[in-house]
Amino acid sequence: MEKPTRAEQRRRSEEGILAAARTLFAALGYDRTTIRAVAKAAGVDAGLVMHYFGSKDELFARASELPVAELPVADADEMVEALLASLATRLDDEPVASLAVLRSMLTNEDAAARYRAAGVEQLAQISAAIPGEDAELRASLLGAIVHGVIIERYLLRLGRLSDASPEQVAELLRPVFRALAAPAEG
Amino acid sequence: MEKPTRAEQRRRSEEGILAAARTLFAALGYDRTTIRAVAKAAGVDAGLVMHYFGSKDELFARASELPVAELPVADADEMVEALLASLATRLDDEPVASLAVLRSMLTNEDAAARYRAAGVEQLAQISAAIPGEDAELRASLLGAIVHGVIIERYLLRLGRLSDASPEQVAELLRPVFRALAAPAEG
DNA sequence: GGACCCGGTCAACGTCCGTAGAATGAGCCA
DNA sequence: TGGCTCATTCTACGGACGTTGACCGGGTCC
Repeated sequence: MEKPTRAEQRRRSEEGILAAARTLFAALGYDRTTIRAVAKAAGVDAGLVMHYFGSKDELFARASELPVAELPVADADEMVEALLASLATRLDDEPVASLAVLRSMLTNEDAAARYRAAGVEQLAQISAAIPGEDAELRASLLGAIVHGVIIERYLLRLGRLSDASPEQVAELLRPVFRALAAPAEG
Repeated sequence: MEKPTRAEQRRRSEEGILAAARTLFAALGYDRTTIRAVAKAAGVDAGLVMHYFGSKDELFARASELPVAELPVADADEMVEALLASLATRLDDEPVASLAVLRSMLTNEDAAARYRAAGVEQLAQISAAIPGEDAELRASLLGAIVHGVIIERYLLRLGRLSDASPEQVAELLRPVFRALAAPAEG
């Protein structure tokens, strides 16, 4: 048993708290997740969470930081493929971080605002890659579909989407995305 | 000023409470909506809400009863049109009831269960109308898209979807829905 | 080795919640 | 009119929450 240095110990505690927070925020959403529950799950005292993160809001902010996936800005076809690949990844890859934000933003205005900031950027990338004057609206629809699929699969769990393979879903969505990425006829 | 009969007064109070509850549940979700706030919005005492509805859960159940939209079971094309019409209606028609459920079901397990019960029925209608062996999965995707669009428009409010006309959205989604309602090639 | 720093705990606060139950007072029926 | 019913209010309880500040004890540095 080597004893960890103090700084190391602190890092471990912070990490543990963040991991517990992510899990709970994803499972319960912002409101139902309590600092006390996070602390218990991380095996520390609730006061420590406050000590490190200052407030519940701050903790949520830190726990739900997610890297903005960079979509290669290219032509419509490549963008569709990139979007499908990104969706497939999010569908089987550990979706905890996405879920924490998605679930919370629907009831917490701060979460919504933070997500919106990241979302508009990605939306701009998408709409830049597709032609047509209503490109922005069609990009929004693409985003809405991605969100809808994730929400349906993990949060609502209504139909077969919950146990379909990501590849199968991507396969079915390819013509859909292509239809939206193509300019309107006429 | 004629004075209302006692039964009439009661009916008005219940109605007012339910209306206030619907509005607040839609705006805030289940957790952030308090019985006290509902009572204040309805201009009555919190105790009265309990007296009439028994519990917050019961109140939510009553406030979020929504009629199951009957989709005419027909061929794929008609189903697509019915789905588009239903979506357009939900997009500009008062979306309060839908939002109360959608927003709450993501954090409240009871709401989720109740919605699921209604949802599987509708999903079955959809998948019955479209051919192919993966009809159920494609029906799920159709449902996911509908939810995604509503959530994006009213809850996330990310992109252009918030101010697009329901007709325009329906127009853009028609080829999408058709692509999903058609059987997979091969 | 002694002073300091800091990770961590503990107990407490003020608030707000869902809920219960007693009290009030006006409408209804004999 | 008198008694009953019932819509409505008031007050209070117990619990959970976010947050605070005092406190403890072992690393860390001179």
